[in-house]
Amino acid sequence: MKLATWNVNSLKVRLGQLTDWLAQEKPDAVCLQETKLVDGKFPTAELEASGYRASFCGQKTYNGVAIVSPRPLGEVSTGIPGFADEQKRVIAATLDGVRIVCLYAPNGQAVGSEKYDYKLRWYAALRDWLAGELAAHPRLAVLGDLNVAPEERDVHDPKAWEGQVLVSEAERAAFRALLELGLKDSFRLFEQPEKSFSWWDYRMMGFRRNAGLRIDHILLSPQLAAACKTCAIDKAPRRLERPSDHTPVVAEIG
DNA sequence: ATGGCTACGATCCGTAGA
Repeated sequence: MKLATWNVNSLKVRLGQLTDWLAQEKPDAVCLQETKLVDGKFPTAELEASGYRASFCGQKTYNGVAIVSPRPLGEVSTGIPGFADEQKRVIAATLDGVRIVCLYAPNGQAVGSEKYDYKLRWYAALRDWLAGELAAHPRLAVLGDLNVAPEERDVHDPKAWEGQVLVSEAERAAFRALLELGLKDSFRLFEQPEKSFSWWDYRMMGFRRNAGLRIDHILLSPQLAAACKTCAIDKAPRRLERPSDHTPVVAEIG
C-alpha cells in the first residue's frame, strides 16, 4: 500500500498537478492539506475522471483536508472528538483495514502568540485522541502537515531558526509525545539524504538554496512500521511551475 | 535591512501561511 501526504496550498490551483501526480505515482491514498475549498466546490468529478474518489472536509480560504483514494474509504470521521474547533484540520478514514488519519496542524504564527497556544492545545487533544485510536487500530497511519521540524537535522539553518515557531522546544515536545504513544516517524526508519526537507519558503529562492524544513510527516503504528518498505520525499512537484510550497512525502507499506 | 512569495477575498491592500 502506497500512502502519501501533500499540503497542496489550494487544491483549486494545484488540481492539475495532483491529477498528474496521481497518474504517475498511483498511490492508494493521498492525504491533502490546505485545500481551501468549501465542500460544495470540491473537485469530485475531476478526481473521478482520474480514477480517484475522496472524502473531504473544507472551508473557505483557509485549512481544509481530504483523503483521496482509488477505492472506497470507510468510517470517515472529521475533527478531534471532544475538541471543539471551527477550523477544518482533521479527517480520518479506513482503507483496506488501515486507519488513515490526515492532519493539518496549526502553524502557531509566533512563539507565545494566541495561535501558538492554540497549536499546543490542539496537539494535546490530538495526542489524547490518538492514544485511543492506536489502541483501537493496530494498523494506524497518521499523515500530514504537522508544522513541526522535530530535530535539528530537519532544519536547513538551525541557528537562524533557534527558538522560532515550528522548531520551539514545546512544539518538538508535542511531536515527541506522538512518538511516545508508539508511533514511528517512517522517514527515519530508513537512511536518508542529508538536508531532506518537505517545505521551502517561496521567498528568497528557498527551494533553489534548499533552505527548507521537514514538517510533513508519516507516522506509523508499530505494526505498519514493521511492514514499511520505503519512505521518501518526492521533490519533483516542487520543481513544477507554480508549485505548492510543500512537496509530497510517500511511504510504501507491505 | 525583519523584507523577500503566494493565495485569497476584498479591491488594487490586508491577512495568513511557515
